[in-house]
Amino acid sequence: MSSSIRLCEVAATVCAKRARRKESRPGELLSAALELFVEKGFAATRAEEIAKRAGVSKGTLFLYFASKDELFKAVVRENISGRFPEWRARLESFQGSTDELLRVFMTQWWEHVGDTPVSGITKLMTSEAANFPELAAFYESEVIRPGEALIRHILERGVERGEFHPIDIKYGVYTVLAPMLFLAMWKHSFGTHSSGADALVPEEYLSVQIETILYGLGVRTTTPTLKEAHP
Amino acid sequence: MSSSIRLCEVAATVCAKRARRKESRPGELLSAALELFVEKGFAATRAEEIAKRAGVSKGTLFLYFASKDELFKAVVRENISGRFPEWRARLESFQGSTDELLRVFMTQWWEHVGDTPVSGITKLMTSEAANFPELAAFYESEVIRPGEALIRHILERGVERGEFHPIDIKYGVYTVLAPMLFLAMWKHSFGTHSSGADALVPEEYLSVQIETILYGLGVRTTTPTLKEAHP
DNA sequence: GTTAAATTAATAACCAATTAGTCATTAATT
DNA sequence: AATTAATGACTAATTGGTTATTAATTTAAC
Repeated sequence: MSSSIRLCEVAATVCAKRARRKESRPGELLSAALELFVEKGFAATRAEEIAKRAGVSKGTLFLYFASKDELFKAVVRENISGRFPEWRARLESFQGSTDELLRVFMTQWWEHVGDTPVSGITKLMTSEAANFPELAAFYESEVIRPGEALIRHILERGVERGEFHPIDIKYGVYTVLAPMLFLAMWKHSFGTHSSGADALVPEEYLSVQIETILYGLGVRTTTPTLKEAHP
Repeated sequence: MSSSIRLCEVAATVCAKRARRKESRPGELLSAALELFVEKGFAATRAEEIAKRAGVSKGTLFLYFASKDELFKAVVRENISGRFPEWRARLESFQGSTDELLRVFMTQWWEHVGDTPVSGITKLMTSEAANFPELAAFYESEVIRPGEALIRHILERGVERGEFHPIDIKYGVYTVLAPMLFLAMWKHSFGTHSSGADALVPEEYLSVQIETILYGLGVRTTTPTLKEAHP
């Protein structure tokens, strides 16, 4: 390092190397942890590296979070679980047709989750669930089940209002979930480097999937060819 | 261990602990490696554990495979790449309609890959691609591209024969690939423990997906509701 | 306003455990 | 006796978590 002088809380304020900033540390550690967990996965991310990126020593990290596991849970709560109440509220107050609701839901998921680092958590957890059973159980109850409930809510709304066929909700949920999970996985694995003419464009892929699902649900407002669902 | 006596090549033959069996070692190591890579992933699998499961010492493992990377590549060649020629041949000699070909393809994939430990390789590689770029490149050229070519072949056949709409092949490929990859991922992550009434039944999920895809492709022989595609 | 004592945020050296890969030695087999 | 398959002790590097020590702040005293 060329200099040990850093900018601190207030822009242009110079801080000592051992500045005491109890308030801002947790947030900075959480950000650094999200970044690194997404880049390298849970097991492969070193506690010391998270600390370094947050500008503190490893000891300080364990001062604010009891263990690597607890740090991860905090990242999930901060970025996913904690936002479910708002998402659910927005869903329940939606006024339009249910096919439009499904479009909005999946598009918004892409904009606010899929296309942000947060989708890395989805990928990471799916990847490492088998190696970290306790974290997997936590994630299943705090994220997967509430998430499935959101999708189920949409499908039931559509069926109740006579907009969708009276489908088997269970497979309906997976049919909606699968393209989203696939996209998150793909983006953070092989999607990273491949970027030719044959590379997958998420927005287009998603839009094709949405219209295909809706067509299968009995909604006949658009043509669901695999070519171009949106004109 | 209660005894150091083991059964060897010929059933009921008792072997010395340091038996020399140059011919059968590679195959046994490959089997053990497949099992463990699938159980725990690439990074988390210890070379010594593979050796132990194959009934040899760690030194012996590195006698037959230059490194953990090479061992993994050998596992992929043995179980996937090496089988592509046969799969492609079967595909090209298929005589029936193309919608039936797609059904056969996806069903056979489930029976011979998805529902076997081999799907664990698919999951593992998607999970760890970012951490092992060289292995990812290997897998991409030896598995992903040939696999996509197989799917493309089917779709082009359907379009050429006038059985499918003249779709955008690129998204057609992903639309077929996504449900298969999702199933492999799910099965080896959260699908492992969840087993209630709401658990995903792969065969049913896949059959719903197949009919939905075909419906989107313009095939009108079955009703593509999400409920029950097969009677 | 100044200074000294008390408090606590932050650090870095340390520990115990782990592991890919090596190599001198051992023992089947020829 | 010569060959070579198999071994296991060893190395060098790594890492989650701990703790004694250091230094920034706060409080209290004057």
